[in-house]
Amino acid sequence: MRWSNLFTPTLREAPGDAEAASHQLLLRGGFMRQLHAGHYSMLPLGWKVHEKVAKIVRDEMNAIGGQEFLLPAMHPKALWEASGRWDGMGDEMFRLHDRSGTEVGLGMTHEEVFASIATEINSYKTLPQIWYQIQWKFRDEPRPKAGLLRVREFAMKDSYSLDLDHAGLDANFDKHHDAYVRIFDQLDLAAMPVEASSGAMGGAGSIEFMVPSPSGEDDVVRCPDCDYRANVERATSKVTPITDDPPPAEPEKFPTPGIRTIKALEAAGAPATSQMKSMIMMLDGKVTIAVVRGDQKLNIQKLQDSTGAIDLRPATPDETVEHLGARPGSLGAVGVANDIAIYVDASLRGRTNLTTGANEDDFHYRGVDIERDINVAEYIDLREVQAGEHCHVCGATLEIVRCIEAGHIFKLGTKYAEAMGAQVLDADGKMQTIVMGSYGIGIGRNMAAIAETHYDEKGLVWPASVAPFEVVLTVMNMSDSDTVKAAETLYDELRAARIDVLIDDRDARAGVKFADSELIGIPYRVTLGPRGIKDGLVEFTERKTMQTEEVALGDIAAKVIATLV
RNA sequence: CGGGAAGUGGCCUAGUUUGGCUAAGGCGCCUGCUUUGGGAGCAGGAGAUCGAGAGUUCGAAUCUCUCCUUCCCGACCA
Repeated sequence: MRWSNLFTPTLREAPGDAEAASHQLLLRGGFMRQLHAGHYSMLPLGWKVHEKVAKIVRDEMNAIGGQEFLLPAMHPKALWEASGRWDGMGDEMFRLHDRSGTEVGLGMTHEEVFASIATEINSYKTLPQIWYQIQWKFRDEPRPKAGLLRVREFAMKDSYSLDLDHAGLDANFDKHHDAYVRIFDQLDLAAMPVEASSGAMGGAGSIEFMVPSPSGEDDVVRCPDCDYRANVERATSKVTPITDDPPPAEPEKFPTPGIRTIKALEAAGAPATSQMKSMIMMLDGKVTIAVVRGDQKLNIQKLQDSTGAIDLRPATPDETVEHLGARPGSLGAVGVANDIAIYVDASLRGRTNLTTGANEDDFHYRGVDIERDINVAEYIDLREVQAGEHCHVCGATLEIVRCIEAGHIFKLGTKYAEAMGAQVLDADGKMQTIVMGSYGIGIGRNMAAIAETHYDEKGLVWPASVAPFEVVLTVMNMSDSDTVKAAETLYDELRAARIDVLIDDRDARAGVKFADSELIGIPYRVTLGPRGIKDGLVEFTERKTMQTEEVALGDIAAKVIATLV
């Protein structure tokens, strides 16, 4: 490619509404432009990187036996009703009507479509299968974010495994796990596999691949000593047992005028570890109380996962008053009517002598014995792990790392196959429902994750595997015919060797050419100028280290090829 | 959807508090000359209904109202 013919509008300054590093640099380098919130146009340079990422993913999917498909983005309503997700996906699904008034949805993922195709498999002999595509997903995200990190329209590699049984699923899951490790290795992303919540996908188990980055949106609990890693939506930690003093015969109500917070109550003599924090939640329209220890935080995803609720939100102050008779700050679960489910964090099991709100403004109870005084529906893991707690595996002090979710693999089980009627006859002639797995990598998000972790004060520093070009030939003076001739010869040689080479043949000053090539992050640069050409020398610079060495003009082609191939 | 911030040529900003002449500067862009190893210099030039609409006023980028859009923090996800 000739830079004189390349459309890559670079900017000296980042547009004001870009904050994340990847967002700023991808805009400044002319890789992309925003059309509106959550929708980006890929410019030639951005598309090149995108497609290089996609190729790495595609090659690894093919390597584990994946077969590539291309499915429609627009789906009939009936298909999603069959799986129960037409309603389950809520506002996140884009929906529209065709001219006859028929409702359709834009695909957020393709379990339903692939499962419906899988109905054409009739024999166990056809299994296992791995099917995949790299295709556009649409999600009406409530809040698109940080450029390409979270958008409403994006290319995803989604693959699906089809097996006769769970052992087969496990094997395909592991294959994907290994393929993902190889993909992230080639993308030069330090992605760590972590235990994850399955969320709206359903299913038995899932692992997320998480790239540490301050621009991420997920918190991962990481043990520094063993290999325990889990999303906070799922992570657990060791709880230091607390022995309570024996409780009084019954809870004692006492006045707490003006006390509305755990902290204030602590100042009034009740340690946070002996308080119950009661949160009133609406689960699919039903009032529910979730209780954690005073010093702990409720993780809503955990509540959702363990109750199976679809629509889950904190109750409004009005709802709280209506159902419990008091406002937030004086709420508790003691003596609450039977029709309100009370879920209590497992770490509170067996505790006695606790303090909690009395459901009467300005009053609390103390001396509460959970088993005795509260009608607990279920003890479940509800609390969010905090940094400094201890690993439940090895006891080391846990840390919390902010991460970008680069990939997610799920063991789906039979949910979608069952909904679509994807069944096969097994070796015994019995009908079996196909067992599925589903595996996703967002291409654009990975591109952003690479940018987010590969830059310096001069600009981007792409790994050669995904760089828009592998090497740039920077011609210092376009009016010096010897220099131009040497550059053109080298350009032809490198192209013949299938190197992705860019020649900067613009009639611009050296400083501009250097700055641009550094901004767009081409991993290697050959600098050709009259000064060196005179002595038969050129310069070879590595973007990452900015180290330069002089190389004889006659050797440079071989040097570049050896470095890149 | 709740909370916060902001919309002025392609990009970054000033001007808005206290309404007042042709909306200013830098970068980028075009033409010419000059220059050619780190975003050059000189001269000339193009480019803006100041997010949109309504209102107040002799007069609105500036004040009022409504709406739209974007960004950031929370509830969702690759």
